[in-house]
This record gives sequence, structure tokens and C-alpha cells, in this order.
Amino acid sequence: MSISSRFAVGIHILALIELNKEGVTSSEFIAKSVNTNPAVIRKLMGMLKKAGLIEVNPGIAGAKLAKELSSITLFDVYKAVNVVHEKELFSIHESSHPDCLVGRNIQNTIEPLFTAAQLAMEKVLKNVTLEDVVKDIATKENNC
Amino acid sequence: MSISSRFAVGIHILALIELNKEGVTSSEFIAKSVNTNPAVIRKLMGMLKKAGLIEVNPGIAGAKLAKELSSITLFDVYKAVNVVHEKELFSIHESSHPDCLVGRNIQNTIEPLFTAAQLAMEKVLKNVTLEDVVKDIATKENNC
DNA sequence: AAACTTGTAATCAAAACAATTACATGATAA
DNA sequence: TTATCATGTAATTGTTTTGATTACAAGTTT
Repeated sequence: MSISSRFAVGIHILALIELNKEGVTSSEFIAKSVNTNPAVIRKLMGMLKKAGLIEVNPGIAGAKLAKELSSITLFDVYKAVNVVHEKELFSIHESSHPDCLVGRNIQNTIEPLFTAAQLAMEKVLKNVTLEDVVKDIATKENNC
Repeated sequence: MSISSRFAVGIHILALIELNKEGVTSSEFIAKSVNTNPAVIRKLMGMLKKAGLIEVNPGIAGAKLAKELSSITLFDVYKAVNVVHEKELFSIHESSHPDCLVGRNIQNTIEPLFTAAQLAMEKVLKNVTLEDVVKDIATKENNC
């Protein structure tokens, strides 16, 4: 199992809006870069808009960032596109048997451990901004 | 999207084998505690056996731990039941357009970030042993 | 009014899961 | 030996999630 590529595509969208800020970044333009369907992009743009990361309006072509590039973290995108819910990176088998010592306690024992692991992962995402991503893209390009 | 409950059930199985070490821990016995089908348990037991965590033989009822409880980490179980592959906790959209600055670089930029996040999560799992889990189950039981 | 955009719903195929059934194979006790 | 019970494993099924696609309403611009 894998965390949905919506997350990677969400980052792609935001980086593209930034790097194309002189131009008009429509859903069709983005869709070509991502190589997918414009409706997929519009769905994601709706999520990014709802999370306050971009500005986009019906009928008006193009999206703009709603915040400073350096103030958007990967965690913001991760939450915006809703790939993993709180405390639900790991799923816990729900219906253990209450008559069994292990069955009736395993869930409460495991849950905080799983949550801690998830938080450690999310902390890494909080420490990377879209500015880092965009700069890295530029660096990679210049070294080619 | 969530990481398969195979992981939680794998931990359950090992804890149960330990806490029932005086008795015979058959797939049917485990299945009752987990409240699922014995064939599901046998599949998981096969994975745990392949990973060298338990000993179990065809025709002979019951499984035993193959290692010290304190030397089995949650990460060992996580790898054994194969819920997440290396560097694949996050999926990356594969077919970005190479003619676009962002499209041709985003994948290489994002990949190490995703890997770092995954490793942070896995590090937490490496620092918890099944002994911790079993002790916690006992503690919870005594406080009821 | 025509052409273009975003917003959104409905549909579809593919993949992953977990549950279930079935049965071959191995071990053990009557 | 035969009956019984265990593990090992394959096939099937219903459910859920994804991502792609089509379609169209509603807003904007020329």
C-alpha cells in the first residue's frame, strides 16, 4: 500500500504555479506538465484552495499562490490533499476478542506507538517548505 | 489510505504466542483472539516464519517464537508482513512531462524528501520491541 | 453570443484488502 | 492402518480506494 500520489501531484501543482508566476497557470496547463486529466487537477486545486494555499476563481483562468512560498510546508500540502487522516496512517484490526488478555488490550497498547511513528514522519514534512522544493528544482536544472 | 492491518495483527500474533507460551498456540486459537479467519492467520504466520520470527511446522499444532522477545522490534514485524515497501510509503506520479521544467525534475526532488519522512517513521518502529508491547499489555490488565 | 475557464458529479477499470472456502500435505493417536 | 487434526496454499468474493474520463453547469472575457 502507498500514500496516494495526490500528495506528490499537489506539490507539483504548487511548484508549477510558482515557477510559472509570470504566465497563466490553468488546470489544462498543469495537467500537461503532470501528464494527467485536467479534471483531476481541478479536483486537487479545489482542495488546495480550500486549505488556503492557492487562489483560484470560477471562470478566471489561472491560479496564484495564496501564501508566501517559504511559509507553505509539505505538511500543509499533505493535509490539504487529505491523503492520511489523523492517527490513521496505520490501521488497527478493530474487533479483537474481549475474552482474551491480548485481544482486549492490544488495541490500546499499539495505538500510541503507531501515532508516535506517524508523528515522526509528519514532523519531517513540516520541516520542508515549498521554497526548498522550488530551489532544488532550479539547482537540478542548472546541473544538467 | 492506511497501512494494512496485517501489521497490527502480526504484532497481536507474536504477543499472543508469548503470553500463551505454556499452551498450544494454533492458528485457530489465534484466530479466535484476533476474531478473524484461521486462514488469514496462517498466511501471516507464514510471513512471520519466513522472516525468522516464529517457528511453526506443517501438521504440528502451535507456533513458538524463534527469537528473544526483546530482540524483536516492531520494525521487524512491519518488514515481515510486507505492508510497506522500501521507499514506497509515498507514491510518486510517474509520468510527468519531460518538456516542462517542473515535470522533468519534480520526481528527483521529491523522492529523497519522501524517503526521509518514511525513514523517520520506521526509526520509531525500530525503537520499540515486543517485550515493551507485552509488558504494556500486562500493565494495562493490572490497572483494570 | 461565442469561446474559454473553473467547479463538480457520475462513471469505470484496476489494485489492494480481508474474509472465506477448499483441499493437499504432514503428524499423531486410536 | 485409518481417522483426526494441524499447517500450507490457492482460488474466489465483496469492499474500498485510486486515478482517469466524460459531461455539463456556471462564471468570465472578447
